Amino acid sequence: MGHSRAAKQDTHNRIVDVASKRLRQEGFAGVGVADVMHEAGLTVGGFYKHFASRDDLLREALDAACGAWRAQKAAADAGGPQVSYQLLVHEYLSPAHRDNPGTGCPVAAVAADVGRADEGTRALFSQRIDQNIDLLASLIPADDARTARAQAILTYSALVGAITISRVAADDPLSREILDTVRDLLLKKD
Amino acid sequence: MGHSRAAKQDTHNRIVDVASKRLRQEGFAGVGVADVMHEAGLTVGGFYKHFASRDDLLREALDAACGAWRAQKAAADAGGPQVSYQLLVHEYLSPAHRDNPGTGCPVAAVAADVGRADEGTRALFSQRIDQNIDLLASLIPADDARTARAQAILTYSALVGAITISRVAADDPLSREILDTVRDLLLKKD
DNA sequence: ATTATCTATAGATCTATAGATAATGC
DNA sequence: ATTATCTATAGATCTATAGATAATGC
Repeated sequence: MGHSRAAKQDTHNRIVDVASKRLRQEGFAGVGVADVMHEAGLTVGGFYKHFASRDDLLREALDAACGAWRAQKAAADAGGPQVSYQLLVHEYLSPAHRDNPGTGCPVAAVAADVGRADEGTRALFSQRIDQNIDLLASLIPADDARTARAQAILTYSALVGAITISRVAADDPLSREILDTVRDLLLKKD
Repeated sequence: MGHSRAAKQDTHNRIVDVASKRLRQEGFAGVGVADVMHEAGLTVGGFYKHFASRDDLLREALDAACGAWRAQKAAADAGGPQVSYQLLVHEYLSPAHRDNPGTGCPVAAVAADVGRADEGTRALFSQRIDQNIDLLASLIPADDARTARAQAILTYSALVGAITISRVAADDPLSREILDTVRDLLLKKD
């Protein structure tokens, strides 16, 4: 009960963060208004003072998930430790990333769901994917920009496909084989 | 009204086929018991004489989707026109496949959903994926079996990732760029 | 006075079940 | 007599809204 001044923004961010995590853990269908509010320490009623609809929350949560991934790289790329192609591929295809989708790449987690979403959501997500490909291309040494971009597109596709499949295989040794094999081929060949 | 002898099996297959298509078009969450029965020309009530539960239908529909894809290749591989690595990659990364998920590869359509399913469903789907990798490996010319399998894993990951992302991008030119680029790199290099 | 959040609930949707209906097969 | 399918509905779940409550800010 009770409320506060502009601490509403904190509450708003907390709701979006919870939804962003659940979105990647459970998919679009796993994001229930009541569940998200409860996990954020709130009750259902207040939800619609923050969002016009459940779809509105999904859009914000999806964008937040994309932003978090890019910010993580932008920060490391700016002041923090240098991001390298090797490090990025290594971390993306790690068991840690496979086992923690809630804080991982949203493309791997919900791309299929987004493919079925409205055009606005798809357009937003397409931009994020394009930006990620650009980022990858900038890390790849190549004769010209066109070759780097082509290689980035192949790498990005392989990363997303490999971790998606490795999550299905879960406890099966196949899961680790996929991660290790794709990592080795992406790092040792080109 | 009405019924029949072992025409029940026809009805059963029809329900599974509809579910198998909707599964790939709309994801797990898009498969409603009433919707599927209606699309099969039936009503809700009869459903539970065919399946113990909605989950039971999902398992059968998923397996049917996997079987259809393999049968398509086994048939072509046996009597029909020879399946080649080139043809397979070309068709998998075609706009036709991108735009018709309902009759396409179930891995690209619902792998993320399966990753969140119960262990039995995941184990079944893992086997299908392993079989598909074996099939791909058998089509790849390589010095030894180990190299062929590794290359098959990379190719399979890239195929699944590329078509998943291309479905998000939809009308954007990026969609076609991804399909064409990954196809060219998979076919011209290795 | 305003407003952020809460309690309570309406309305829609979905899975699953109960009982009726009508065609098959002994 | 059996059974495949249908109509009808119970019970659960989920989005969204209405009205109450209590803390902020003029």
